[in-house]
Amino acid sequence: MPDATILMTPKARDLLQKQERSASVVGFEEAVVDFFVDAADLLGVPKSVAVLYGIVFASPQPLSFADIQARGTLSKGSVSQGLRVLREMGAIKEVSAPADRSELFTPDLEMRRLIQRFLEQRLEKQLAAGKSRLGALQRALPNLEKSHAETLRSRLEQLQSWHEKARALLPIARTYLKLAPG
Amino acid sequence: MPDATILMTPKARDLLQKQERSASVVGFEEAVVDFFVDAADLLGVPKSVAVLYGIVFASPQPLSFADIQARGTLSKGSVSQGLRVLREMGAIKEVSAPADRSELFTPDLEMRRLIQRFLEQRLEKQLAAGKSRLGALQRALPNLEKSHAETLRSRLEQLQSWHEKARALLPIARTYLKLAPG
DNA sequence: CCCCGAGTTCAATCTAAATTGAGCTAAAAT
DNA sequence: ATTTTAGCTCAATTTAGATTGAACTCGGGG
Repeated sequence: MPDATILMTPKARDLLQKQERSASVVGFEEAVVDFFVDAADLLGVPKSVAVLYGIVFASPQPLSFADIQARGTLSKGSVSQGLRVLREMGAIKEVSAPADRSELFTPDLEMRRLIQRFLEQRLEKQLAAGKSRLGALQRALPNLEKSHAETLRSRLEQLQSWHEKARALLPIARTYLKLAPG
Repeated sequence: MPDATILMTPKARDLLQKQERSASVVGFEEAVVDFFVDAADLLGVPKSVAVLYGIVFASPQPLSFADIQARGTLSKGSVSQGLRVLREMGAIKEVSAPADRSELFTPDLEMRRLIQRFLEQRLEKQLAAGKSRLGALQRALPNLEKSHAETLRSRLEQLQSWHEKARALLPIARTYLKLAPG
């Protein structure tokens, strides 16, 4: 490795790497990161994960662990955990390294599947929980005095109706996602 | 008011009130509260608000501020703030008090409108923010070197495509909500 | 006019979750 | 075999946000 950077501390190398990226590239990356941070916030995904995904998404080349850490935005721990989460979700994939170097990550652009999996994980679990709660309510109802039972029965029905609507929405969304390009 | 409770401290009255509710009524309420707490958690709504709504929803009669506070689950501050939030959302409404007593609250069962408003507030804001972010990205693109621009352009397009899909989903959901009873 | 209690406000506190980084592990380099 | 380093783990810290409750406001009753 007859390379001047070998004499530098890792920190110095990182800084160099950072400065080498042109202002426009950095600016673009920042904008992408902001976009994903916003979206993550809506979906309840931790910010660090969104930042990480933004960095990978904004890079034309696959990035290594070190590359990402060199951005200086995230701690080693966050990078490690975040990459794991993203891999497990299928949001990024590792492209086999050209030579000896460590694994490189690039976004998995099958976003359709990604989003689908995400929705299903969250909603499906939620709907299952809701269903059992409604069951409990159903069972609690007969024990109430007559005067109360009537109003409450109708409210419970309302809850059930909404629950069903929500459940019906999942397949619709699924179908919808299959249409149109992307 | 030739009523024994008039001689009690407010605290004592509250406790009495609490004990008077039968076990089955309390149990029903708890189950309803749990249901809404679960749902709120998915939607990112504070737990105290969900509890509050659950209490109101589970009561066959409209409840006063004091009634709710008497449940002992929430502090005065939380009740006050929570009721305001729920009123602003249109999740509960005040029924005009029969005589001199303070205002009474009951769930506003026009859930369709409620849910619609909720979705639109969150998603609409999100989509607007996303749109401007995408604009920024679009503008940042031309400044990148040719070698990078191609890949990134296509990724950006992908982002835009998803953004459009999300936007298209809103009206679909709206239409869907109009159908079916509830 | 002053007092009392219902309800509001908001600074202080608590809570849950995210984030960090020191130390560990395992594998590559010498 | 030993050193070096990349990456993982998890206890400790930080942070963001929810919750509390003491001090206040305001309207009605005496």
